[in-house]
Amino acid sequence: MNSGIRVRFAPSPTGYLHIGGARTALFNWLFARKHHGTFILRIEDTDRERSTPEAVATILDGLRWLGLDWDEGPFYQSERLAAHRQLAEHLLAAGHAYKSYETKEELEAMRQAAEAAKQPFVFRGRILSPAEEAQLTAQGIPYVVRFRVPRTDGAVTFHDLVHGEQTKRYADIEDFALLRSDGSPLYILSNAADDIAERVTHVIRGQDGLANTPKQLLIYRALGVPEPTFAHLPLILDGKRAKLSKRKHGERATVQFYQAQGFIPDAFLNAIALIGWSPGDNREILSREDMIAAFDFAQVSRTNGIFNLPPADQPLADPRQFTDPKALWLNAEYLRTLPLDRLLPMVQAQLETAGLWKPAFATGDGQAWFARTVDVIRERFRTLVDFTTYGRAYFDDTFDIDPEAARKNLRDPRLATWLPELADTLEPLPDWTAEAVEAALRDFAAAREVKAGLFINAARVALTGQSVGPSMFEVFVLIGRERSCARLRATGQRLMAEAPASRDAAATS
RNA sequence: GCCGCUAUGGUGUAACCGGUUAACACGCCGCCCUCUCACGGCGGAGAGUACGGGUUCGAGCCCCGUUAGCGGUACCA
Repeated sequence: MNSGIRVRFAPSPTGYLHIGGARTALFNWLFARKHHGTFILRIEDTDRERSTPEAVATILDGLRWLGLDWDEGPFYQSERLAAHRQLAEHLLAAGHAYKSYETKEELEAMRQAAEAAKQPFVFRGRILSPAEEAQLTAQGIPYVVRFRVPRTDGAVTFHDLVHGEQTKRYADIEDFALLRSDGSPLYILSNAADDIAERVTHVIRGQDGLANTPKQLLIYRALGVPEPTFAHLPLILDGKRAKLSKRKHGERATVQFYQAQGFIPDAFLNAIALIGWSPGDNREILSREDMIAAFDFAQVSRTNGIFNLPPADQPLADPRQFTDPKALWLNAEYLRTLPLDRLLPMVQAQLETAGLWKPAFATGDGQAWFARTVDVIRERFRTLVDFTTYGRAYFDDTFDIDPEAARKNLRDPRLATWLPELADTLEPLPDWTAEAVEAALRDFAAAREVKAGLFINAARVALTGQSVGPSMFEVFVLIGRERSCARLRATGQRLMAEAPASRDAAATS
């Protein structure tokens, strides 16, 4: 049952999908889904220099990753220029527009004069007779087609779903250009024309479009076509309340960055949904279905929202704090709570990208092992990429020992001989279970009159390269008998190889 | 220059469209759990609402001014 509601997301292809754009797409999508409407994708690609196929593909890929499926489109604005010009001709013929022959220099001089007089500059061009127009055109004087704002007292009034009632007097609206002197249409016209062609019922866009809405409504009314309802969304700014941009913030302002960094799409949507909207009941974790059910313009804020990025010009104090803290927390929440059968394919894709995936993880016992391992280690991770970095040791033999971890837990010189001995003790265990390994390790420690913690923490570094992780006896099981013992021996040998140099140095001094 | 919007704990937001304990989450602190680090459980600190006026019995919420931020104002999109 289609409600007749039609909304659209209409990005310009700039080379990346902006976080703010993704948020606008999301609110359009939520509104369409909540009200059983139609979500239209339109690419506003009239800036032909910037609108490369790669730039378009980036937007489409970003929307697909987010799972924001469109029902119609993508439509390309550049394919409709003739229709836009036709609309302008229609407005000309009906007297709602005129040819304006003023030059840019003349306009600039007027603007500066008004500024000097501290007056607003509201351009009103001379409206010529057809004979005058013909004469100037015959002389080859270029002209712009401008909308003829009514000269009467009056105002454009409309109700914005977020900002409420808006009024702008005709006297405060300049005669704005519809067509450039080369005949190409301007954004104001193209944007409205496509909304009309697509029979858009609700224009849901960023707040930067609010001030231009009275002009667009004048076009609708001059054409005598149905007007959409407007909802203007708060912008997304950085922690210093400056605009988010790739130029200023780098990749962190782009949706692709979060995909590459191992964000879960639902978590990312949840994070950006809460920028400028709240469900009304203090909930922070919302599934798509939750958001669809709860979405309401009454809870969309007029306040510009903040996506808190670390300063771009300084190295990160903590590499794990690479973006908005709340977004990171949400992604970690999703990692911990997502049903395993949804998480496993995501981890597999990440391991494949990192070159760590092995077919054995997908067959027989390996499948069960893979699921178990992911389930145990996910609790300490914030992104999917963490499985390939902090969790690398579980999936591959090539992993780095964290220098800090080694400094902290491999200091005792006796470990050089004890770790291989521990391997000798564990390797013949009849059963390789957490309980069996624990019992054997504690006996091993007791026999040497040291605390078990010494071996537990050393083994953690030897087996995983990290000083932190799941319970160590579970780790022994996950890494397996063969790999555990090999890594204990390798670490012992490494310590042995390092120790003689230290003693020689001590003897010299 | 002119017009519009915004300003609430360290961070992000909320607060019956004025009612008399300013809420939630993250982060922070303490305890429990604990082989490490997490997760989880229990508890705690922290804003009196940018600044200055006004209206009102009563204002975070209404009005005025200031400061700051954002947006619009182009033959930009």
